[in-house]
Amino acid sequence: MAGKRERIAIRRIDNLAARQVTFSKRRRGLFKKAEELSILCDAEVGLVVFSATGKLFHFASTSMKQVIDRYDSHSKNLQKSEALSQLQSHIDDGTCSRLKEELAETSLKLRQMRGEELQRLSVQQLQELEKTLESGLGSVLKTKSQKILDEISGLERKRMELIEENSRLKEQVTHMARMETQLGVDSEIVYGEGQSSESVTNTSYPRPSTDTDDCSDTSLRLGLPFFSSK
Amino acid sequence: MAGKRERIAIRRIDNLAARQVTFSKRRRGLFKKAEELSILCDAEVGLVVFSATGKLFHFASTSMKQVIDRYDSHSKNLQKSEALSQLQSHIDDGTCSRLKEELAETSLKLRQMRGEELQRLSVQQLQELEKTLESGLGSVLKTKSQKILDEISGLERKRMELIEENSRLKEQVTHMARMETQLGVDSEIVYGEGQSSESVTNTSYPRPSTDTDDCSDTSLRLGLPFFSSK
DNA sequence: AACTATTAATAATC
DNA sequence: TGATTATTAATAGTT
Repeated sequence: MAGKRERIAIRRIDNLAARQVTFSKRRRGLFKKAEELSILCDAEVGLVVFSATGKLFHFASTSMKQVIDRYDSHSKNLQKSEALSQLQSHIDDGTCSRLKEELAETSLKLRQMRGEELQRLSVQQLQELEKTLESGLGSVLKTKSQKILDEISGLERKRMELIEENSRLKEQVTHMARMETQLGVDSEIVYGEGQSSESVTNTSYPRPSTDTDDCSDTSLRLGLPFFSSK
Repeated sequence: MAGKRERIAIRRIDNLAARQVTFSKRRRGLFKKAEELSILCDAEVGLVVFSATGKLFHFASTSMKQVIDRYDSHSKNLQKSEALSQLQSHIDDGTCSRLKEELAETSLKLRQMRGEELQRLSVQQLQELEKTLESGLGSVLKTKSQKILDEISGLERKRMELIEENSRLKEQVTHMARMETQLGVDSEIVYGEGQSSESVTNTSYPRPSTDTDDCSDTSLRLGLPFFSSK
């Protein structure tokens, strides 16, 4: 049997392996909740976590830069900033050109990631680029798989809910029909028994037409197998 | 009875009051979990939340400044641009704003190519990213292979040239030696017959030490097979 | 805000 | 690592 869980005290976990496992699990949970909060409540959230080994994990509902900027402007240490601005304004002519350089550099890197302008790179640099691309591709596949799985389980859940609701409705309809028969009421209202029954038993392709369709594009791109490597 | 709870969908809560209540509850939960993670797992955690009404909430296991600094220094390639952007956001006179936006956009794309910040992308977008990455990876592999082949054939060509040159030199030496013998010249000059001969026949590992060594790092990274797919 | 019926997270275990 | 499951913790809806 697994999972005879007991509550743990909130203090540093001494065992290294246990600490790392807990870190992975709780980190995932924390990031999930951070994202949920941002979506549910329309909040701007930024979360940065460094593991004990120094590895960085981060999430931002908008962008980390935006969150940090907004935080800075809120936390009112504008004194330093203003001083800095004044300093900067003297060399302001240079800032735009530096920005341009930065943009040029970044977009060159992006183009190279896309497979363009590779000729001037050394074999060594190409090798590094290859590694980066492979790792990026791995992350993308992982994320995509997770999203697809989430969509599937969401649909499955909705399906089950609809089945339950249909059962309830069917019972209700049957009950009401019986009442009428007993009372000898000759109603013009048609309860559509056949239709209802069909809805209940047809569990193959639930179409929750009343829902805002937020899972509309699940069907298209399931061609790739889920990643199996790290 | 209270609390007939049902699972809610993760999308913006429309009802304002409900959204605010949920924000309070979940925010508390999130901050609690952030603190627990930092304590249990010895992690450095920074969390910033802005409510929809603009109110700031924050938590840091050490200090927010420290977390942000560490974050900036960690996101290596972004370090420069983010720091720059941060500085410039204080001066914001609007002149470089278009440029800044562009840089932000470009570097986000770059980060996403590297497998970061994928959570907010749709499955469709992830699929496109995946295609781009695969195509980029293909180009990189192709270019790398070509470069390696070029290096190999370049070396082969140099080797052949050296062999030819050695042959010519050997003939010349032999010829001159014969001339001397015929003329009965008793020269003090030693033509090093043995040494020369050795150079000619040793074709296994040409070492063109006189050449500017532009192929110095060929030997290291031939581990990967050439791609076979498109 | 307080109260619970539920769901979600996760500690222990394999 | 991942999966499983017995528990505890979080929280949605209600009062």
